[in-house]
Amino acid sequence: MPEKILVTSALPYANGPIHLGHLAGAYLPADIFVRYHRLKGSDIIYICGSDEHGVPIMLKARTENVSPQQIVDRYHEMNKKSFEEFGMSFDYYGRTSSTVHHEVSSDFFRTLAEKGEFILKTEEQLYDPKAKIFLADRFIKGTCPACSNPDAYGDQCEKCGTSLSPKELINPRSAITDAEPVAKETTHWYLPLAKYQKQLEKWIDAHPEWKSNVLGQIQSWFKSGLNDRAVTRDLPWGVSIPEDVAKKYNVDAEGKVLYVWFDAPIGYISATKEWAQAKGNENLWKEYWQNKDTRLVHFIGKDNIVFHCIIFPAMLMVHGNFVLPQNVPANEFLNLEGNKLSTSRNYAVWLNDYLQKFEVDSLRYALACNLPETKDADFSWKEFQARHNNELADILGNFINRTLIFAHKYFKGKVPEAGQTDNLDKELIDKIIHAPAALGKLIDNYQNRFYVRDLMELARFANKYFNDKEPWKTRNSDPQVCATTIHLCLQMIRSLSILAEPVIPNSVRKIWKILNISDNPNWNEAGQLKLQAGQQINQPEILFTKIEDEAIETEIERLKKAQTSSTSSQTPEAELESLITFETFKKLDLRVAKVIEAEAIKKSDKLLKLQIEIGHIKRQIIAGIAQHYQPEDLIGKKIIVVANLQPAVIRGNQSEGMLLAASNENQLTLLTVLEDIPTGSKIS
RNA sequence: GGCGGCGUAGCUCAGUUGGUUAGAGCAUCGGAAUCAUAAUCCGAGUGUCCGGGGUUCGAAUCCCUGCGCCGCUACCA
Repeated sequence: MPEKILVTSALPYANGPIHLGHLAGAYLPADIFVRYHRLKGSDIIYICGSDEHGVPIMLKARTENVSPQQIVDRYHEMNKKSFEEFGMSFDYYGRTSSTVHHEVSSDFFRTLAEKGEFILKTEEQLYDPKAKIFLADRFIKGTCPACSNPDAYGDQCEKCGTSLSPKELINPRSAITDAEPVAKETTHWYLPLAKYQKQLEKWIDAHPEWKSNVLGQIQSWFKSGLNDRAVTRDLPWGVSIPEDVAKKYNVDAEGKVLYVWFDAPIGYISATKEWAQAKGNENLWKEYWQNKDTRLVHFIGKDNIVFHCIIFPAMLMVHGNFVLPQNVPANEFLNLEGNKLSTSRNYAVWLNDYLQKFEVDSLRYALACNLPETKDADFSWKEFQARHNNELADILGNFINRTLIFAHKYFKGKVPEAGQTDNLDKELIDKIIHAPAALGKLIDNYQNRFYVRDLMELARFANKYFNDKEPWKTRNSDPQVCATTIHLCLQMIRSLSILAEPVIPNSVRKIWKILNISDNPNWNEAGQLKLQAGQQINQPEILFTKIEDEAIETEIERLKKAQTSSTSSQTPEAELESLITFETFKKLDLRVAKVIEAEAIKKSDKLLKLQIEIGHIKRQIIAGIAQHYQPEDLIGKKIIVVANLQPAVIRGNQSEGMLLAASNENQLTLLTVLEDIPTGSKIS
């Protein structure tokens, strides 16, 4: 019996569409792996689905004035469809709002509770008396103590990036009702992870073959020691805490749900269960999840490592009835044209948008060539175009085309009979024989870039073979040699088409139709010469038409615009402050000053300590500009300061004044004077 | 600040346990060929392997340190 393989890709969060970063991280690598194993005849299933709970979805629902269910319905359908078009071969694509998932995850919680694995903690949390719910950090709004943004969230100020706790906010208010939150006691279940650290370490130690970026992250967490983690939240959207469990703990379950990180990975299990139901075999899921020998593989992005390598495995261990992952080949991040992706700034290539403009296989191939397998990688449209034109079209496509055209022109569209083989023929045959094992090993080791590289190398060799054999000459001089050449080229096309299925499944099916071969081939048989002489071949079609510069330029322009317009359109506040009198303005003593010394303040990422000169006066000021200016670059610079600001002590440093700078979300630039003027000069 | 990953050709990236002259693709230049989507094939040049120390007969590779990028995490009026 073949080993059972259970593959999952991270459940995409259903509050937005899928972009290239997602595909490169968790989806394409998994799909290549799965398609390969299906061709091998492995007993494999591939499970995914939408992650539909949590605060961001609630917030989005609120800003659009619709229900959370409407939000997740929208993105679940959108992403499911995009994935299908992209050729993601999930056996099942579930969703965590399903009833099965609610049952499975609350059962999971119940089992852990009955085993006494949770601890309870009662703490004060902020509560919205008007909406009668507890408020997650993100649901508290207030004035940011750092930058005075009146709409900072309780976990972070989105304007200045400062991370906050709700208590730090000035004039806190509920994001839902604007009511002033009150502190109220609430009880939550915690998973004491420290208890399982030893067990987890032992398990991880048994997997030295995991990727180094993954192991590094895990070790980092182990080193600092695992903490108790709350598994429940006060939130009206999610999987409710089972009342029977709450009762045993003497806690009111009302308004409490499983924390999204707890229920989301269980989604893998519940989706598998739904898959089994759909297959008409209720218990089939157990053969994977509850079989000690199942090879469970989670494909994720690097942001998810801690959940899939520590927290979820801990949950599975504690539960006791499930297999642990055999590998978690997390990928790093994909950048775009040299910049970080940003969904909020719309700096991304959205899958649904791509699908309307280009071929699926082009993207699959281009991404596969440059997956962030060992470090962050960069996607550029120019490279995408080059991969498509130079490799898919010119090397692979053209080899197929020249062979098929030749066969039609001179062999009546039939596979010619092979005669005696010479050394070069033998070399080609040898490559065909050895390719499946070699390429398969790479996929099995999660080295997809090597796989596609070597695959294209094979097509390169095929072209060289064609060139060196010169069938257009032997056609007259030695027809038998010519027949052998074309015979072997056709065999090569067949092998290539099978070996390329994991990465370019659509194009490959076109080839199978042209060759009149089975659409259910076997990976290992790609190493055999199975085309029969005399077999009729259909008319070829161009598999990959070139992508013109214009199409690419449009996309590049779009991104450039997204990048610049987002900085200018989003940040400058439309609403200006209320009017002041000239007298008020005159109270500000603005001066030109010169930076004499500048140094970073230790243990701070943002602050610089500056010694400045205002005329003959020397002052020290603290400025939160370290992320935008190097201290040494400031020395000698003329800046503008508020000279009569009340002094303050910031992290133990006296600050006597404040420099002026213009800033928005991601930019900051110092104010200065256009022409040189002595320091101390007044600004009015 | 702590921890982890990374830094190699103009660009995108390989370099397995230290071992000849550090590689591939693209781009550039030259040539061959004309079956084919002006496609293919052959040849050529290019490097402070981020900087600085150290271990070693020998370092891109191991150790220390500095710098830079990315992520997690902490601190932060």
